[in-house]
Order: sequence, then structure tokens, then C-alpha cells
Amino acid sequence: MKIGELARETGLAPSRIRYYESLGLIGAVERRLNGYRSYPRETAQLLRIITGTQRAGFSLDEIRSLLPQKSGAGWDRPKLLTGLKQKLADLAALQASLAATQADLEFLIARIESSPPDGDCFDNAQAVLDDVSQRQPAISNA
Amino acid sequence: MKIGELARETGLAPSRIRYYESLGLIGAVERRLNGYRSYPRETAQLLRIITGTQRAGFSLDEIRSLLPQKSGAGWDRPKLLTGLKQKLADLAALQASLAATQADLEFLIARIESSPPDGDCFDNAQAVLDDVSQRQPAISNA
DNA sequence: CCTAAGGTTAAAGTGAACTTGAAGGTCAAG
DNA sequence: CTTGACCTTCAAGTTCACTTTAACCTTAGG
Repeated sequence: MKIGELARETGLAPSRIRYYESLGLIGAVERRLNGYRSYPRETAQLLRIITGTQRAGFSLDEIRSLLPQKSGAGWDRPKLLTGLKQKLADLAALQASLAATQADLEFLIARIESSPPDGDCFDNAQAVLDDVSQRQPAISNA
Repeated sequence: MKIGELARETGLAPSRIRYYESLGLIGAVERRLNGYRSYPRETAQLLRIITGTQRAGFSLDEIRSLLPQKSGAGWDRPKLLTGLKQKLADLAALQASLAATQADLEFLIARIESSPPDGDCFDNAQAVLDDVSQRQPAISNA
């Protein structure tokens, strides 16, 4: 699989894929005789995992630390497990924070929908904002 | 409340708070006679909402479009509601994607923990990676 | 053979989100 | 009345995550 095909399959720009490789996120890529990169099928999944983890709030540096290098000398299993479990905890925290944000949004929407249909001016806006502000901490901030 | 106190309370740098103001995220801030900014108590909550929404994957530009400007001429209620509901949908999608990532991680951890304690070398790593790659799409990519 | 589409590298450019620096004003304590 | 902590503005600097550009090579098709 050439880089263009992989790009089409994942929706990522070829430049982005090469960039990830340059950061060590993809490991060593096989080359054809002409110098073209040749990817195994799994790379698409790997890229999806990378972008997904990214959207979950992890930096590319953090992601690299999680991904085992195919080309590496070997794994440090305990270290890897610790890292993975840490990320799992992070993920849970992020999800909680997301849920809180979602609750905030839902509350805000309900408040607006149930407010008097005629009075849509400044005071109303202020009241809604105040209501939202009054709610519990909701979001745990790093 | 002066900017330093607000900074301490929220854990944000004063420069960051001024930056948000410059982007129109905080609206008009009251000033004392000496020119110092003076914040009402709610601002801390507002900042927490901003950072939380940010962590949920929204840009400051998007966040501004969601936040009503206290100083603005008025609200466009239908437009606001549409925007909020769109964000809610986005949030749900992001949560689903997070859950999938979490499932991936849990699967990976289980796989590593149950693998032969002696064979912790390259082949093992490759097998784990392949297993993970084989799982369902898991992450919906933008 | 020529062309168009796609591949290669290295280096420079971009946009978002901040931070830092310079140069200065304010204020309470000693 | 000076010192230190805090405030002000504005411009410039930084980091991250890419993209774009330039110069060049490869391959398939008419």
C-alpha cells in the first residue's frame, strides 16, 4: 500500500502521515526499490488509533510513549502496563469532565427553551448566564 | 476581584485571562479608577466552563460563538439554540469515540497481562499490536 | 517520447494558543 | 520615600501540529 492509498483510506494528508513517521509514531516503514513507502494494512488502524487518542486530548509525544516501536529492541512490559493504566485513568477523568460539560450544555438549552418567548433581550441573557454560573463546579480543571 | 486573585482561584495565568478577554471570550471587564481590572465572582465559573469546553475539543473561536456577550446588543435565540444543540451532538460523538479508545486500551491491557510471563519479546509485541489492529473501527475519525 | 499523477527530501511557512519581555504606573509596608 | 508585589499595554517569542514549497525522481498511459 502506497502513501496515497493509505491517505485516502484514513482521510489524512500524506504529509501528515510522513510527519507522524518523522516523529517516530509509525516506526520504520518498508520501502520499495524506487524508494516509495510501502505500508502493511494495519497501518490504517494504527493511524485511526492515533487520531482518536489525539482527539481524546493526548499530545503526539504522549501517544508515542504509549505506542510500542516495532523496530525497538524490546518491550518493558511493566513500564508499558503502568503507562497504559495511567492513560486509562486520564481517559476516565476526561470523560467525567466531558459529561459535566454536556450536563452544563443541556441545562443551558433547557433554560433557554423554557424562558419567556417574548423577553429575549439582555436581562434574559444575563439570567441564563448566572444560572449556569451557579451550578456545581462541573468541570475539574487541570 | 483583581486579576491575580482570579488567576489563583482558577489556576490560569493572568496573561491567559487577559488573552481570553482580548479574544472577546470574557466581554467587557470593569475597571477600577487606577485602571486595574475588577472581576465579579462568576468570572471564575465562566473560566472553568471555557477551559472545560476547550478540553472537550472546541477551539476558542467556537467557544466564543457559544458564549453570549454580556455587552452585545442582544441574543439571537434560535441561532444560539441551534449552535448549542450542535455542540451537544459533537460532544456525544466525542464521548463515543473516547469510550471506544478506552475499550481499546482495556483490551490491550488485558491482552498483555494474560500473555506468557516469559515471552516478553518482540514477537509478543507484534501479536498484541496485531490484535488491537484487528478490532472494529472503534474510532470515528473526523 | 511526453505528460500527468504521484512519490521523495529538506526546509520554510502557518495558525492556534499562549507566554514573555520591555517599559511603565499603583499601592501597602517599613 | 523607597522597596516589592502587583497592575497596565503592546509587541514579540514559543510550542505544537501540521502544510506548503521547491527541486527532483518514477511510473502508467496516449
